[in-house]
Amino acid sequence: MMNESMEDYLGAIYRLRSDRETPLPLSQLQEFFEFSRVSVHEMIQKMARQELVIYHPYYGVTLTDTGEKAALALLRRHRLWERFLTDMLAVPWDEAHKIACRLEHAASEKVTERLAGLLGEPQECPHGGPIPPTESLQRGEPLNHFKGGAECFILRIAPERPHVLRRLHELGLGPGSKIHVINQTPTGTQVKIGKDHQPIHLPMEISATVWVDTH
Amino acid sequence: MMNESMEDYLGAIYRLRSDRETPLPLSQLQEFFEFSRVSVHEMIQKMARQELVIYHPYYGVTLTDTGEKAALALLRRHRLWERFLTDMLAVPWDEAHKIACRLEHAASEKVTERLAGLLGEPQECPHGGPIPPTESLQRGEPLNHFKGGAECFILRIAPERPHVLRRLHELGLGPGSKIHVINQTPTGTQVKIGKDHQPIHLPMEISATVWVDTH
DNA sequence: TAATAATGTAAGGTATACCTTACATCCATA
DNA sequence: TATGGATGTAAGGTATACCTTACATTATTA
Repeated sequence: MMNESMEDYLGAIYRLRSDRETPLPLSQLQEFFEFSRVSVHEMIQKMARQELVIYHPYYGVTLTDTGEKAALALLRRHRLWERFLTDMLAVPWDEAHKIACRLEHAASEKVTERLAGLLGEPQECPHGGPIPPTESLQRGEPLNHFKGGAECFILRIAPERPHVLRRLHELGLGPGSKIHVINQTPTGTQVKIGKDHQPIHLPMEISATVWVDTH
Repeated sequence: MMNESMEDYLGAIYRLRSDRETPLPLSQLQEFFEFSRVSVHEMIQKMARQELVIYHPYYGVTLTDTGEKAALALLRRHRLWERFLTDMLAVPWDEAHKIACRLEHAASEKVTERLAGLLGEPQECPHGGPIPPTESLQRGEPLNHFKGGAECFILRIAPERPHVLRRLHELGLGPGSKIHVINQTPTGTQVKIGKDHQPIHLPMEISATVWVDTH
């Protein structure tokens, strides 16, 4: 009924959507997976038939209750494995994500819960993302929406894409990093970071995936 | 180049073969996987083309050096995950095997070695099988070949099949268990176990997969 | 409102890994 | 040495998940 491909779609839909109600355009999934429009469309139809998603043609997909539950369980597994990899095996946080993408498909409910116990029921993954079932308590907003004040802190990086992670790593940015926001531009966000006085332009691609808050 | 199916075949060939030289008949693989003759044949041809195995028509397959190396790496991953599951997550040893079958495909060399470190470089899996690269130091022989004396001890169970594990579990047998061998029969082995005075007949299927030694 | 861009979908193709049926070949042994 | 059982293999089929090309429909905007 449910296989790895479908789980990957579920996870992507959950992470890429802006909120619970607004449908996620298929074009976003297409870009995320780098699959063709046709392939994404086929898979979404299939998932709609299985009542994991509701498909609104020309608008996008939303998760059904079943779909959301499955996505949350998946995300929990994913983030617990990330914690295991970083905390117990000292794998760098940007690598842990990729490995967890494979492990998340290969662990039963029981194993997952025992893993959570072993790790001391952690509340956050190494990227700062909440570990479900507490996703609803989510704080912050994407950096490209931040209008609050000049200063904010990175809460988490989502969704995690290899080149975004690499770039953030180069910039020395991660959960907890302080960012001084100068202004929003149509192509991204002007910021100052660390001890640099030179402003840096973070392209939308990055700016939209870094979740920040004022504290 | 190498995917999960092929890894499963490599693992099966490594575990089912009696020794390094004697080819493993394809019928054994067919029976193990419960695949059709044609499917097994196709896959073996493919693996032969990739020089993972040498195929001797009408006799069977042997692993090439490359194939054996890959099989050993796989077995190491498998058994380390088993140890992790039993030692750190308290998963019963007969369940651990099944879960490890999925995890073994999803761990890089690096993660595997860190896992080995975390577990304290264990030398044996929970079933008593040596964790490669020390497989060469393998002791014992299958119970159905045991002619030594009346008494022997279970070293390990190999290859692990669900119903064999279940049956052994029912009998209270595992690595270290003492077995009193009465005699070998064409269909299996007559034994006495535990405090029972009544002899029990272990069918060949089980008798051939339990490795024993006198100490 | 007409043109353009985005999205949907039909048709047909690829690769993987399985299947069945049918027939060919080899090996052991009676 | 003839034969039956085991093994090989050709032909064609299924399902999954991807692909491209081509054309249809809808939404946006100029």
